[in-house]
Amino acid sequence: MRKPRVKALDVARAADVSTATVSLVMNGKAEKRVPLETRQRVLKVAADLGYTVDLRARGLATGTSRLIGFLVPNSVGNPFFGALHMELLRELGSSYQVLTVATDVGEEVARRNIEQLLAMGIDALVAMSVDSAYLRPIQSDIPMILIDTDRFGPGVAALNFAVEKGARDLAEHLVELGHRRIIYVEATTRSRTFPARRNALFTALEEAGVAPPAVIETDIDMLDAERVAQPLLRKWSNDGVTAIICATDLQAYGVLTAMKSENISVPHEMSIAGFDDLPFSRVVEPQLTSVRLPGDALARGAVAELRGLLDRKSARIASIVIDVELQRRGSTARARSTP
Amino acid sequence: MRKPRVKALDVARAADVSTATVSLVMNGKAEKRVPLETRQRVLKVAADLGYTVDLRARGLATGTSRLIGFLVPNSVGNPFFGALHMELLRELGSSYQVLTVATDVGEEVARRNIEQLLAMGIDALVAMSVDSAYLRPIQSDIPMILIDTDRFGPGVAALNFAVEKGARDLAEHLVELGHRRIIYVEATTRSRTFPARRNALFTALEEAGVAPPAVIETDIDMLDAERVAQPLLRKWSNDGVTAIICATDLQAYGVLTAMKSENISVPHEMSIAGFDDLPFSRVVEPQLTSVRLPGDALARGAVAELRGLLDRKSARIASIVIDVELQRRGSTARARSTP
DNA sequence: TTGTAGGCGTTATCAA
DNA sequence: TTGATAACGCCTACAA
Repeated sequence: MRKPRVKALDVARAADVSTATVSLVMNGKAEKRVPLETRQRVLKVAADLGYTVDLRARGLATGTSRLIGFLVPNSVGNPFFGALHMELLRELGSSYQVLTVATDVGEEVARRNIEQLLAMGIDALVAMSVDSAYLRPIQSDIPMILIDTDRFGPGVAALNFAVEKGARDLAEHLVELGHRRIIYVEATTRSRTFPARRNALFTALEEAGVAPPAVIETDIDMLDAERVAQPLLRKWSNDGVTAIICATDLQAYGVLTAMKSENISVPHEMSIAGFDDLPFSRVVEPQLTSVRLPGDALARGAVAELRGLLDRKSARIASIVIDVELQRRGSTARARSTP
Repeated sequence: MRKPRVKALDVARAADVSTATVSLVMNGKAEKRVPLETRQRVLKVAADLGYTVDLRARGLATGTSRLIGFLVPNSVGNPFFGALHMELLRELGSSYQVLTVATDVGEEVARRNIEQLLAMGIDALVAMSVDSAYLRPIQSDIPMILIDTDRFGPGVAALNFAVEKGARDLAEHLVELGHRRIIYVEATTRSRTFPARRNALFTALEEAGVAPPAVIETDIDMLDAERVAQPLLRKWSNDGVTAIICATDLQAYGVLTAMKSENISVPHEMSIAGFDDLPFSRVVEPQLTSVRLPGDALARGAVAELRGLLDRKSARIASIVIDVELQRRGSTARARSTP
């Protein structure tokens, strides 16, 4: 029972011109071709009738869609997703629309979702934390912006935080403070950044002669981290563990909460540190030492890259690494002496 | 230089059938019409050629788009946006896609953005914290789900938190604790919920014989709230203010941080409370008294409503209010005696 | 059981 | 300067 949209033909009839003229006028391509008087008449009639161009039909006819596909993993807790999404929406504004698809990781689903995006005729694809294995086989040469994903091929831009550097800095920081027994709280989420964080950290520790940390895994979620860590903390402390490193700040907040309820004093009995440096890291007590990943820089970079690929359609070689910086705060201090 | 997509005609030729058959098979409508052997041949050829249906063309032909428009204000800091977005994406899965548009508030932009959405042929519209003045004139009878927006007309569902009740509970809580001089930290964001929170709160206070709080305004952002509140806190305390109520928890965290740097002890010198009850409210010290707004319930409700309107196209009368609950915690206590 | 052909709303190419 | 008309790729009566 849907009201029939008013279409170009309706306007054409009412204005006593052809649809071709309507099209010209509506697209501002009538400057030197249609006399002012006619143009104004068409515009007036269009406004009166409430005519707007059907974007699907236009897309079909022009082969372009003014649509950007935005592919994100179906996992909560990525603190940069929001910032990037907003930046995309804000920056592209009314020139492009953003079609977001959250995909489950997994051969089947990921492939289907990507195909749907392509079938909508997207002009470019922005993908975040999606395994490049799913992206690589794409049979389309639209521009792609990859975030937290390995770059491949031309026409593809990749942006990543320099988490390896951050991890090394963090390792050195803790080693300097005398920490030798460390626990690593890994994230269950599968995305490029977490192995990168961990490997760089472990390598740096190893080079400093520190044994690789024991690893536990939790969701990127305060409550889950709290739940998982709580029953282990006392034992760790007794075993001489003096520091906990979390893959994300969110997990660190959870562990911190657990430490309080276990009466483990931070940083005296144990130090704790994280990655991301969310705003809350300056609010929790003690303030959290964390590797700052500047999300706004990432978002701006991604959008700039997208714009570049969209405008000049040339393939650019772009693999952008965004610098990070360790924020040393009260949650890390000299290790207590242990047996 | 875009590769030409393979289309139904290509498949038809390669499989030695007509495009009609291809269409039937690809849409699973060939069960009883096309013999198994032919069906399998078509599917195989389609797979080999990498054929996928062009969604724009299908949309044009069928008058449907399998696209849900998602309209949100261009302001950061809405803690429920993410949850709702994810719930939409997850729940609708591959049956619908979500087209998100962040709109600036303001006649012009809002109208254009909405028109773009409609011009894409969306099958339904989900709008969050958008002024109903922009929605009301929409010349389309697609289903609409309104969140934090006034309901109007049939075919429209509205979901709101019972913030008024929460505000009353909070007011009573503070009055019982003896607070008489209160500051209200309002949010700059224009959306239905904030006047609702404030009005209900002020009304309840007034009924209890408490003078209306003085009001300051900040962005929904920790740092901004901290920055704005900091220089005022000492004076407030001297003036006998014993409690601060914030429109959102995020602002409360900022104010709390400022209180610490001003050496104002919470809750002894001043109490503080917020709305939302984000997870962090149990992490900050002292834990924050807050009106819990269950975002997941909102999201699930919205999606359920959407499903309902999408399936049976009948207009439903739906104005759903989601219950809220005051969480009393350590940040509020009996008011100190003041001159 | 399968194919033909008209239509969805635009744009773009030619003629006029 | 304007108007027919053929794409664009698909779906779906209606025929065969």
